[in-house]
Amino acid sequence: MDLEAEATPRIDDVRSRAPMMSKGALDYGRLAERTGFSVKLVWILGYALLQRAFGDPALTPLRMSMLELVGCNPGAQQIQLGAALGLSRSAATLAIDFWEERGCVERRTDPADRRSFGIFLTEHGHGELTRLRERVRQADEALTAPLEPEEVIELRRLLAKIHR
Amino acid sequence: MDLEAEATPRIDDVRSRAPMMSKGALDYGRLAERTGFSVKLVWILGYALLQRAFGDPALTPLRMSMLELVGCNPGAQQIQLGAALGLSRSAATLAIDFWEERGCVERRTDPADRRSFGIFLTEHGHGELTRLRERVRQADEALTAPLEPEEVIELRRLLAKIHR
DNA sequence: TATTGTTATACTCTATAACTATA
DNA sequence: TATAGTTATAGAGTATAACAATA
Repeated sequence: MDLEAEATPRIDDVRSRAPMMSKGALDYGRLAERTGFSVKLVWILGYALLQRAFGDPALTPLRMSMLELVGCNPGAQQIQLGAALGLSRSAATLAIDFWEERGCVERRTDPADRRSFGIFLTEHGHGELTRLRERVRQADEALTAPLEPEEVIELRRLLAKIHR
Repeated sequence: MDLEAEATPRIDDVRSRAPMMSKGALDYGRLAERTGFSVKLVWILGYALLQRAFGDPALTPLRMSMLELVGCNPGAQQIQLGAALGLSRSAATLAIDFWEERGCVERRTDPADRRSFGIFLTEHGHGELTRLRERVRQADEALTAPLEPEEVIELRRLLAKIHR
């Protein structure tokens, strides 16, 4: 298994992770006409590119999203962080645990409300976030590499128009 | 829990399933600039719309995709069907089991190679596929409802340019 | 009583590997 | 030996519910 991070992941390296409708011997029928199916295929490729860029199977897109959120929202409660990613409280707990075990975030008790913590990046966490952000940027660039620059902008606009 | 299928699912019915970057109190940082993150959010909405359109939690997008594939490729082997959806052999077995238990597909032994089956839709399966295809179409329409018709075409073109 | 977070538990989905039967 | 399919098993990830501490 290749645990080394690729400096520049390429979409062709991960094509095997998602089926390709054009290459297969099978007829995809109505699936080929569904936006949702295409979205799923692109998501699979994006996930695979991110995993390869990180070079660590434990470093999932969800966990990276949590680290980014903590970095941009120092002192936020777990429940807020989880909600922003569509997670249950217990799932948020585990995501924070993951980064705490790695020394990237810390829970600071809030004197005003001792039921909850504020979550903060450690110094090490700041460094990791900076390093991983670059990997994420590379993976995202690889995902949209088949598109012209103005097409990337248009794709993002259209996706955002759906999820807002 | 609402197990009844919605005749016309709407995206606003499932917004709670995916976080909304514009509404939240939190800063999404670089996440907001990543195509992959937007793809994920749209996929969550698409999944939720499909589940709601089906009205049956067991009827996952993957299982529906398998039924569509069987319908469009009568006699295909399990291994081919699985590969077309990026599944392992065991996962393909379970997906076919699901539809066989519901009386929608049947395994017919291939006289030429008795190691494998051809998978076929039953008469009941044909009816189910026709019925469910309409639900899928409605859910997909709901997902792209925020877009103009020409924008839907452009979105599909851009996604297909990535996954081919 | 309600809320934040943790823990216990169960469930789903998946892949790997061992197995059966064919080739 | 290799291949199609099945089964057993383990792992990851999730949610729900019960719990402890605090409000």
